[in-house]
Amino acid sequence: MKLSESFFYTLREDAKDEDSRSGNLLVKSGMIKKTSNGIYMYMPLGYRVLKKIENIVREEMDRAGAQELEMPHLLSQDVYKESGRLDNFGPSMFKLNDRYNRPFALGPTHEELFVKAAAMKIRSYKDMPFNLYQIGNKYRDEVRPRLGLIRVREFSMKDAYSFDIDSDSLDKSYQKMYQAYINIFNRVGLDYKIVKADTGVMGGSLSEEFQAITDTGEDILVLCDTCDYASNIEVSKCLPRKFEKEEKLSKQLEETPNAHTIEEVSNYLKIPGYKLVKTLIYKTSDDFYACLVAGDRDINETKLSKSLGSEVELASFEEVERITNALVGFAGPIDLNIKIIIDDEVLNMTNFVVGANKTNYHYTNVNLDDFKYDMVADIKNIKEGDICPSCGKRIYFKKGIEVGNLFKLDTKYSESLNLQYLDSNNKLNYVYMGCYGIGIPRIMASVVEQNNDEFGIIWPLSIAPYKIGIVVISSKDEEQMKYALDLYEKLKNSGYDVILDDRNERPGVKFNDMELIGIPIRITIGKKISENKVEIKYKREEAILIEYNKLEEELKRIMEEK
RNA sequence: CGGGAAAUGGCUCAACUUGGUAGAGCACUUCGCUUGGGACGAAGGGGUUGCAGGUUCAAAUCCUGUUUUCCCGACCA
Repeated sequence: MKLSESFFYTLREDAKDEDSRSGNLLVKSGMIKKTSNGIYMYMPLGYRVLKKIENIVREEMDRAGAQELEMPHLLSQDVYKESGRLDNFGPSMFKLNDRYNRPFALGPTHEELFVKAAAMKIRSYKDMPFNLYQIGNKYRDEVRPRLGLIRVREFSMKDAYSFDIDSDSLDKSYQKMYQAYINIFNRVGLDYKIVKADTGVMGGSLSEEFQAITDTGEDILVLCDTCDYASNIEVSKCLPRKFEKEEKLSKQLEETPNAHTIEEVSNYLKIPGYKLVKTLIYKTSDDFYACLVAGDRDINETKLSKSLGSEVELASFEEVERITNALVGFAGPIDLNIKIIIDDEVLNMTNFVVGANKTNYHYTNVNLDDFKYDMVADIKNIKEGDICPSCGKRIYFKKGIEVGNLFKLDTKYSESLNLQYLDSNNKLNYVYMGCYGIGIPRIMASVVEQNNDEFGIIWPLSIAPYKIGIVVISSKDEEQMKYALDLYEKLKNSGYDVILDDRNERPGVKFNDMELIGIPIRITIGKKISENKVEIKYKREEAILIEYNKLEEELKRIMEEK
C-alpha cells in the first residue's frame, strides 16, 4: 500500500475518551474509532490486525480438527427460553422485536444453536466426537464497557463447541483445544497464564482461562511459583489461618461509638483486624444470610454463591437495618434471626469481636459457642502473601485480561435441550459438551498493552497490519523514489505485507507514524542510496546500514529469527 | 442502575464566575521555501457552542429538562 494513495491517518493528540493505554494507542494510530460506548469501528489498519488474529485462530482450530461454520446473530428469544437461560442473561442481552412483535435478541453466545446444529448429525455413538466453531460477532449489553477493546458490547469471538459420548472422550477433545490455545497465544505473541476459573453462567464442571498478564487487566490471578498453582481469585481456595490458642473468655457488651467500619472498630478497641469478625448480610432470591469472615478478609461472592447454590447480592442498607435493628456497621451473629454462614477460618478464632446488632455496640471476647450457625464454608478471598492452597508456600497476585476460556459443560445443555445418542448397548445417553471461547479484540488490546513504548505500538510480526514499512526521506528526490518504488514492488511480489510512505512529508512525520502504528520492520531510503545503501531497523532496535541488494537476504533472516 | 465530572470548527482546549452575538494551537486549502526525527512564511476555508424549553432588549454564558461521553462500585471473551 502506498500511503500517498490511501486512507491513512493518525492523530497527534491523545484520545480524550479512552481510559487505557491500548485504547488510546489504537485510536491515535487510526486503527479503531469509538462510535458509542463500547462499540468501535475498525479502520483499515485495525481491521487488518483483527483479521490476522482471526486467521491465526482459524488455522489452529482447523489444525486441531475443528470445523468452521456460521451462525446467525439475530435469534428468536425462544432459543434461550428452551435452555432456561433467558433469565440468566437478563439485561445483558440485547433484545428487540420483529414487526409482528415477536421477541428477538442479538446473540450473546451460541451454545443453544450449536446444540441444534449438532442434533442434525448425532444419532449414535458413531457420530462423535466432533468440534464446530465460528468466528463472529457477539452482542452483550455490558454494565460498564471500558478499557478500549477490552470490555465492549459488540465484539468478534471465536466460539467452539465439542461433542463427545462421555466424560473421557470430552477430556480428549478439551485437551486438543487446550493445545490449540497454547499455539494461538504463542503465535500472537502474548505473555499469558492459564488459570482455573469460575464456570459462571456457562455452567459445567471445569473451566480454565487464558489470561494475558497486564496491569490493565480486570481479573486478579493467584499464582505460585513453587508449584505452578494458578487460579482466578474468584475460585481460588483460601486455607484458613491458624491462630495462637487462647483461654476462652466470656463475651462482653462494649460501647463503640460511631465505629462502623472494621478499621474504626479496630482503632477504637486497639486490636488488629484478625481479632474481629465481619458480618455481612447477603440476599438470594428468597432469603437473607449473615456471612462471617475475619475482619481483615473480604467475602468472595463467587464462592459464597456456589456454597448457597444461588446468586447472591449484598443486602441494602434498609434491609440490614431492619434485620439487625441497628445501623449498618453493627451487625453480628448473636441473636440474629436469619441463617448464618461462617467462613472456615472463623472456626480457628477465639475471643473475637462482633457487632452487637445494637447501634454503637460490639461484643468482645466472643466464641463460637455464643451463637448458632448453619453452615461452614470457604467464602473468603485469598490475599497476597497467603499460603498456596496447593503447596503451602506463599502466593502472589498478578492482573490479567481474560483472552480465552475453556469449559467442560458436561451434559448441562444436552439435558436442557435434549441432545441424546444411542450407545452400543442400544441405550440413550446425553452428549458431553465442551465450549471454548476466544475474544479477538481482546487479544488485539492485550498485545498492545504488552507491547508499546513512548512512541507507540510495537506489533509482533505475526499480527502487525504490515510487516514492513518503507520510508522515503525525500519523496521529491527522483533517485530515492525510483529505488523505493522498485523495492516496494519487489517485496509485494515476494508476498510481504509492505507499505510505502511516499507522502510529501518531512522525515520526522514519517518516522513518528511508523512508530505509532507499530510497523516492526522499517526500511529507510535516503541520501545513502547513491552509495547503494539503505537503512533497516527492527522494532526499536538500533538501525543498521546495509547494501540495497542484500536487503531481501536480511529480511529473510529477520523473519526466520523473530 | 447508583455516586462524581464534562459536552464549544476534524482534534486538544479557551471564553462561562461578572450575559453583549465565539477564539487559540494542531489539522485542512493555495503559494513560496524546506526534506534523516512531528519545519517556516504569507494568504485562506470551516463552528446556528450536544438537544429541547425557559428568563432577558440580548444566552456558549443564567435556570429547567433531556441525551451522550468519561471516572468510581455489581458481568464476561
